[in-house]
Amino acid sequence: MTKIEAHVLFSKYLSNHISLDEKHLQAICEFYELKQYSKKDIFFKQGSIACKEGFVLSGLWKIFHRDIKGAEHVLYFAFSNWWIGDMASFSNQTEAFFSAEALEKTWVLEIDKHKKDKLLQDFPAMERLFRIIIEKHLVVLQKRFLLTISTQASERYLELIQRAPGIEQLVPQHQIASYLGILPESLSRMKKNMMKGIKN
Amino acid sequence: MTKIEAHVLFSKYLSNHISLDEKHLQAICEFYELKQYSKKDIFFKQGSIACKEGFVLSGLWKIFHRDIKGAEHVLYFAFSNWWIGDMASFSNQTEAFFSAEALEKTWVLEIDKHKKDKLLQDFPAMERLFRIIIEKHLVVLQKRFLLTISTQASERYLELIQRAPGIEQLVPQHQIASYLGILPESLSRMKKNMMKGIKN
DNA sequence: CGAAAATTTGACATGACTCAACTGGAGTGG
DNA sequence: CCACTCCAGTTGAGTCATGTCAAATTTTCG
Repeated sequence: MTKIEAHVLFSKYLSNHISLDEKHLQAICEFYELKQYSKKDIFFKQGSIACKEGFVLSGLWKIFHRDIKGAEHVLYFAFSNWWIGDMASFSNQTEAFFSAEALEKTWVLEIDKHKKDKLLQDFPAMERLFRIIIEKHLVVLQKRFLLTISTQASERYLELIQRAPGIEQLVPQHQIASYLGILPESLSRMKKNMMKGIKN
Repeated sequence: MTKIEAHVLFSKYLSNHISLDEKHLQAICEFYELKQYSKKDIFFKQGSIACKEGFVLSGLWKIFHRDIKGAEHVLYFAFSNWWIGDMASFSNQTEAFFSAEALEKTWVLEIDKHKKDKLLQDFPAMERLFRIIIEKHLVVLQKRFLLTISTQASERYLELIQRAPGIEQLVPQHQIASYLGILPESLSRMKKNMMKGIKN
């Protein structure tokens, strides 16, 4: 992917949220650095300080937390047009609660803390953009949380494969289980039971 | 509560997040209207459009969603210095997914959509403030979500009463159960079991 | 006081976890 | 090309947490 292509994608995304003229778009893009990552690369790591945040152009990331017992819990999968970051860590330069790991080859536009501060300073309109983006993230998580406490895993599974078709081909099943908040064994059994229901 | 007292509390809160001079603080406060609500009053209602959002000065609210079966699911309790709002509904003037109901007499500084737009226009610095506030909300919810999918109800219960001591006196137990994502019967039994553990 | 709501309890069903064993495929090195 | 390992996925048996439904009890509040 070329820098030009990346900027086109990013500009398109930005324009969906706030109106900016071509010149501003270009200037904003310049704050971001285009980078490619390979499968298993880490973008930020739980326990360290997240010094950058990124916008996914292509590929796929998982954002997860590892608990005391060593179990992984997937907060979300970041497809293209989503952000990868640990906000608390990035904003306050504190220890990250989450890690981000690439699940396949992926292109990212990234920015470090220092440049982001500069970006917000130079383009106050970006404050508005990020407010809107974070609002969107929060709304999505609120609904996901509600779904999680109000339904059982099978419903959440159906919701997921409907909302993100093809995810089963991209993400190993044990990570989907983690996203759903259950164990791999449980997901395996659940799928078998659902099959039984369909056949009859 | 007088308008002056309310503005002092709100100004204190604002100053914790961004630096503003006395004059600006005063101007911002003027956008908000001080109102008192009684127990069971509704601030916004699921299915309607949330035309306002509020900052809680005193008292307590619950923000909840009622599912298709009629069961209530508490998203969060809003104590003083928290916000009550359905962001998706307020920002995009769409149907609210949540309702907000007062659990006791409460004072609120509230603002309607039109005034909020004006506020952000007149004081672009507020964009930054709201970005920071929403970030905080999101971080809190991310951790709560993680806790919910990674632990059982008894751990979440202990976490809650430790983080919000006295909540048991303020909120009926079945609503605490709803917040924890379990049924009232389960919480009742759980507490009994925990007592057994402590006695021996 | 009396009605309504909240809480507790009982008996039972079920979803999800635990631990262990097994299967099957994807590499890897001889 | 085979033997080997590693990892994901499946399966089984048993347990535990939580849900379900119904009834009894306590508390709240008009």
